[in-house]
Amino acid sequence: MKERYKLPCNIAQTLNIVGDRWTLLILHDILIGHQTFNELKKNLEGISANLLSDRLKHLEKAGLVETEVYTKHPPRYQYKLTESGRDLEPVFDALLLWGRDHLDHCYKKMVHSDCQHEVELSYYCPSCKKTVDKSEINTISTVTSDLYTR
Amino acid sequence: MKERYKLPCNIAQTLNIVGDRWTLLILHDILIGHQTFNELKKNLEGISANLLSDRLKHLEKAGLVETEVYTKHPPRYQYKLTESGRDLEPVFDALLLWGRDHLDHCYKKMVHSDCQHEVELSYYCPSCKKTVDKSEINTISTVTSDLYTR
DNA sequence: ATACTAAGTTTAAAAAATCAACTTAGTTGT
DNA sequence: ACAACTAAGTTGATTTTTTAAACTTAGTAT
Repeated sequence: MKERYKLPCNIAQTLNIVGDRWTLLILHDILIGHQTFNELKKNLEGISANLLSDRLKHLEKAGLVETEVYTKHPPRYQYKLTESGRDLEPVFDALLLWGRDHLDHCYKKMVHSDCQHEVELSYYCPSCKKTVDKSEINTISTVTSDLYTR
Repeated sequence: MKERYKLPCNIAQTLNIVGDRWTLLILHDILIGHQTFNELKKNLEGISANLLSDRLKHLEKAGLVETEVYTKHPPRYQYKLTESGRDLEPVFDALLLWGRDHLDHCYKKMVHSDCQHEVELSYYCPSCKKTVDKSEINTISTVTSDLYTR
């Protein structure tokens, strides 16, 4: 896959890696435990084999997925997320929670196991060791020379 | 746009609304203040006019974007996010932070304005009024009849 | 009256995704 | 030993999306 978006923007560049059709769903399905090719194909109803194959190769190259032999004879592989793949979890959760709040039909929700109340996403400052409100956060450019960096 | 993914999954259904190419970038660009058609077109380098037009129509139908007249004579409109559009902010932030941690070149970061340290995403239980670790969260199906709901 | 701008639309071409059939290597049942 | 089966893809044709470039329309500025 070539670089689709050329924007100097974390979001655009991240979407160059995980923004293609089916890609996030494949990663999420691996995360929740579907690990072989046919298991993924079966669970991602509607995906075609060649697309799944292409995506897995691309994601392996990009370092988000790795393959592991789980039986020799016959040689069989399973797909697993690398650490950077697993680090997409907040992305999945943010999408899941948006769906919980705004879809006509919600399939899943996330609750605090202690009290069974629904949780939200928030921001945390590891230095101050506390939750901070979005209004206390500055989103700043790391590129000093470029005023238009996003 | 027809429903692309048929999976009973919040993430898939959310991506049916915002997962098309350019869509999240358009929403993000509106969020950060680019509001007219040409402003969006200029800032989303590489997008074609017809695609931007199609996406804006679709997002308006889906209730994430609304238009507002800002001058009559000549009639000029600006695009704004609705509340459900603004609620995508955690999605943008999760993507931004993944990029901060994993892209070769990071353009942006988020810092706590008090201490200038980088913030992270975390989970918050509004009932217990505290941050909860992911390990204390259950992701549960809201569809009692379907064991395979995601 | 002519040029310019905003906000698109139209059409053709290129790229990506879907669909269905085929391949290959190993395994199991008879 | 041979046929049927399974996992994990690959190949090629068709359809859908996206891109690219030119065109439109209404109002403004010179």
